[in-house]
Amino acid sequence: MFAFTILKQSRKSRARLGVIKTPHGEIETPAFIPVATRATIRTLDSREVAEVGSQALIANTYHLHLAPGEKIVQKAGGIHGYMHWDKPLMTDSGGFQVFSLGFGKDHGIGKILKEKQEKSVTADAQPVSVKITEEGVHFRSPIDGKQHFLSPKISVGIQEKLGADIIFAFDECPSPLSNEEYMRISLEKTHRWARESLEARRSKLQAMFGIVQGGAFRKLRIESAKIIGTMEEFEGFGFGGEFGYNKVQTKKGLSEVSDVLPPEKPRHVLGIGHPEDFALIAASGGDTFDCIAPTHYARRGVIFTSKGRLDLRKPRFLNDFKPLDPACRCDICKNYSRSYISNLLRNHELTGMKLATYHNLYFFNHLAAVIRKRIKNGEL
RNA sequence: GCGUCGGUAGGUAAGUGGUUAAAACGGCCUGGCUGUAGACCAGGUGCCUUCGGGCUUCGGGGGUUCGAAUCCCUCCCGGCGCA
Repeated sequence: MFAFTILKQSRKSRARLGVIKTPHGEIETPAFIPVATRATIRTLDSREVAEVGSQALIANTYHLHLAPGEKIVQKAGGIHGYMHWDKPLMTDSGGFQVFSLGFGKDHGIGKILKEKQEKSVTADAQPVSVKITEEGVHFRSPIDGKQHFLSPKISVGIQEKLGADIIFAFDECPSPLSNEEYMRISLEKTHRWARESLEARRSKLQAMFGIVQGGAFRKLRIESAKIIGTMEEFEGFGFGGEFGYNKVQTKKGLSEVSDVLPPEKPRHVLGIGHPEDFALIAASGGDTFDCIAPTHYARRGVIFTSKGRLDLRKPRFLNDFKPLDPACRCDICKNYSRSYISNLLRNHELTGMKLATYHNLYFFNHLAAVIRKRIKNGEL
């Protein structure tokens, strides 16, 4: 069954060292959770994903519903059996796709803005390819135009068939461009959907996390944390949406939510986690967090190292025979040069993407281990 | 040697008498990417510029025409066919 144990609460910050127990093993926290949207870390097989130190993965309800469909995954023994991964798994509810395929696509933005921008999504606005109603969300696939509907009940039903250890309530991830009125209305919906998600649950074998929203509107976010935090059936919580357009605001926003939520339950920060965010997330009370950065960037030739990013597409790396990160102990850094991997990537060789993904994931997982050590040592 | 098809940006090429030559793809360059719209996206890519614009280019040369990358002649180069 599910349990969360706090081994040590930092006296310096909100950081805590912990262990999440699931039917598929334990997660030492704070932990980085790689994103396996379609039940795969692209370019790696499950053995390699474990090799680089991944403790758990997060897959996606929307994508697996579209293909191959939850029934097929269920027949294969759930995501665990289907992808041959025997460690803990989470599934995101599809709430992020409400944004990414909706306003995110329409406005060509991600959920985190770089600069403060004028709020341009007003209360009555609807995205082009997504229709958000009180009951749920109608998606229109940009690929074949097919309609797909997700509601709390449907999302939870799918997630139960997919069989992850931790599932998420269906929410609306609002655009960072939403004005306050939009956000208020969206929040009410997300809160109601949180209750409906709990009601839709037919088994407690899987833990369910409720998602706090509110965007960069401090009062709304704190209010959301209060409401979601008092829904006792949630075994943990997700921090959704954006927290502001810079690191200071993000840290403040995360901390304020942590302070409201019940301290004994785990907190997952959804979709934030560049290397420079790790300490900030932990210090703000985050226990787990996922981010596409290591895998997504790897395929585009961007390598994360202890000294920052390298863009291996740049031709200067063809004459650089050092390892990706001289301080890294992963198999890639032991055996291959920047030049080699750069040349593979520049020529679109799949192996280049694979080696980059392997290293990046190792680097992210290792960085989380360093964070745990720092909490243990009383440094964070 | 004869015949034939071709020669346009660093590549593959579209354009076959009349807007401003250069579509499209690829290459290259520069950016971007945080609960994955993907192995993606955006911009740039003849020269000069005082950022107003100016100049040069369709293998070379000549011609026809008001006007030629486009038609004609000739030379050069390449593919293919026949000797």
